[in-house]
Amino acid sequence: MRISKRTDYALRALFTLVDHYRGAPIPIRELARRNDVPKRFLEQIMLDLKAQGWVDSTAGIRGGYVLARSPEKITMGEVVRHFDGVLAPIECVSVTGYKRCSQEPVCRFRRVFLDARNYIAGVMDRATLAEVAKGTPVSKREMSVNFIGGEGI
Amino acid sequence: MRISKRTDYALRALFTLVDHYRGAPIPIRELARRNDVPKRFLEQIMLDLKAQGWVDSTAGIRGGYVLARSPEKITMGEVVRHFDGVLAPIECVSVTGYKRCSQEPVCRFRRVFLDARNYIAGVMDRATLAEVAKGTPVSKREMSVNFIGGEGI
DNA sequence: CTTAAATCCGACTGGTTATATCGTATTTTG
DNA sequence: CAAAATACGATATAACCAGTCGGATTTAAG
Repeated sequence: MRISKRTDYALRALFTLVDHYRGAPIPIRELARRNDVPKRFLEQIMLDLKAQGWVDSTAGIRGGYVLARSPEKITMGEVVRHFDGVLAPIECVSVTGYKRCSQEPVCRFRRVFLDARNYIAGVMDRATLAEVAKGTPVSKREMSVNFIGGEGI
Repeated sequence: MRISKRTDYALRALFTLVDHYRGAPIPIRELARRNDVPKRFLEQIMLDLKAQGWVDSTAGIRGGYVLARSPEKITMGEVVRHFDGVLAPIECVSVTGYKRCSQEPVCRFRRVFLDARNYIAGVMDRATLAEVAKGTPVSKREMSVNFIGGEGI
């Protein structure tokens, strides 16, 4: 039920790059510092993002990373799916990670997970880096509002 | 982003018990067979469910497990949260597993995960065993409908 | 042409979690 | 007393996660 640190860190770095889209390359050192991510770990992640074609790099002094595509062309869904494999809470309602379950013909709770999956997929696949970057951070006030009624999560 | 097998197996067993609510106890052997779950593993899980007060057991021959509470009084949210700790996709939007993140004041993608969390929590906490048990399995037809448009998950 | 600073690449580690399995003790009913 | 169930604790093991490290290569500036 949780995304990996890799995904978290990848998103942090990507949004920094969005803010500097078409600017000079930003070195890992800087990406790590600004986003509070271990530098050597981020190194791995950036390499991965590059292999996916989401970022480009230039080596050497004055080098660093830039976004390779327009921020409208990358979604959070793609990023999460790449690092964590699937978005679905359970394999039997996943497309990319579908695995048949012997109980499918009789399982009733599967419907609930399918509902969750569909919502998550919708939200994540509509969330382009461009759109999300335009938004504002969640305020403390908003958080308390959300959590009152306190189902807890 | 995924629930554990424990949760999956626990739910399978619970729904079987719902179907036999107020009937004779059902032994693990039978619960395991019907739900296609490893018996020795299910043993552990049932013990855990008992400790939570969701099921009761009677030992000895003719023994087994029964639901301890009315199926309206147990939600899928409770079960998932118990076994997997949290429902939230990331700690910074979790109540039960909240951990402050240094980027909160500036993070923009947090809002997306908060949205997902709120939906998941809503769905899961409204899903009582009684309600869900009344429903029907997801048909193949429904699945294809859902997956056309094919964001994949 | 040297050097500083960056990316690139692959290996490695240490810890945790997921998914069980096993042996045996205890309880209950016929 | 025997059969069949739960109860309990230990063990296994494989995968995965988060992070570190050493060193090779590339580039720009002086």
